[in-house]
Amino acid sequence: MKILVAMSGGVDSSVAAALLQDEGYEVHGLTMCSWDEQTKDDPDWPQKDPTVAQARAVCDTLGISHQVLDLRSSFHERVIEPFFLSYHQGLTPNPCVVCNRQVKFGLFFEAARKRGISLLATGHYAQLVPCGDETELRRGLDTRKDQSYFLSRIRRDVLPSLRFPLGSLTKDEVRGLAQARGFQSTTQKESQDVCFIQDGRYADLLALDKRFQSIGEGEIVDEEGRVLGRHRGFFRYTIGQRQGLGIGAAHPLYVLGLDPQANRVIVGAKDRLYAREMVLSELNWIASQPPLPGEPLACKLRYRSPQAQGQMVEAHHGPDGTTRVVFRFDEPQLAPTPGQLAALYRGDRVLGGGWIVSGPGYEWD
RNA sequence: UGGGACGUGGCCAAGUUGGUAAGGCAAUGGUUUUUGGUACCAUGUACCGCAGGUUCGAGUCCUGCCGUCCCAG
Repeated sequence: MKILVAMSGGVDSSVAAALLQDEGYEVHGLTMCSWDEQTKDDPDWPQKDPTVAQARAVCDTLGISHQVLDLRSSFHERVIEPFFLSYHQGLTPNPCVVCNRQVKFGLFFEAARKRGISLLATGHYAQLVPCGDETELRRGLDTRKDQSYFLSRIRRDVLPSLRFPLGSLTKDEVRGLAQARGFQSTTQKESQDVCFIQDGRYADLLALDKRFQSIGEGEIVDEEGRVLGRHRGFFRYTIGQRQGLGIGAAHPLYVLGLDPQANRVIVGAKDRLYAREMVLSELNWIASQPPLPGEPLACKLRYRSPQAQGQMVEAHHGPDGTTRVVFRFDEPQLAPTPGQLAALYRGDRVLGGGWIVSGPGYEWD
């Protein structure tokens, strides 16, 4: 049986490919060449890209085929441009989540189909469990490494065609397998932060865009409007942020909100960051049966933060299959941030994920 | 300029009955990490407003000056 593996050249995808091969699959490697400010205009870049070269080397070692998918323009259109727009509106985007839905489990899946391959695998730490006539997405066994949060917005209909060979392994086990197979990449650094941001701050990338160049300094104010200091552009800050404000005070100050229109950053004490409820939009359900309001659920507000218990108190299901909900936490949570992802779980099972619309202090009545 | 208070590293701020100066915030570096952020760890500069004096020794006592603030007016 044929299966396409998204190869990054790193440890995880390499081991994933090897494991599938052991299982008897006919493995085909595919690596995407994604957008980069420096190389976006080089027509030959896909052949020079060191990431691609590394992936190819792994495939050669395994004796499997390897192809490159030049997704530079579509990656820019589907991931980077929305990323820019989001920051421009004073939101804090999560490009990796968008990429997973749009690219890794969108364009990659189409690429597989075009090649006559119906299965797609990646090196994600998450588990897929057939259950009746649907496939459940569950947390990875290695709770320290579980990446199901990032997958909560992929399309439900692709789940049956996916395989996550690393879902039931720990990172240490994967490292061991990589070493045993002679994948030298163990010495390399793991997947970087946002792949299209070389080694700096995201704000430096934004600052290259003319839409952000017109945004200069602005005021840092408290909740009463008192000016406490100045900042270098609201898009450089996010809710919950403490570092970088440059204001000496009796107690640490955190960003409570952003005002793009006035180019102002609102700050205050940490206790002002807690929210008892939040509003989620465009909720994407992985589960065929969305949970009902009042059902006890777990929620992750960010990749590495413990799950928070709570429940939906109101849900509006739209015709497009997405939902807008009000979610109430059992205990107030720190800094739900507009633009960020909230993933909902029932136990280890991912039910879906939606974008956070409301900020700290939101109270629904 | 009649009465009162204060002036300590970028900011806030401790400093016993005088023995060469806490802490917090900010900043910087690091750890963690497929988003942003958080958290955690580690760092630094003080002629203690200025000038004199008392003392073996003063941020800590005395005098003068400068500056800020408050109350009176």
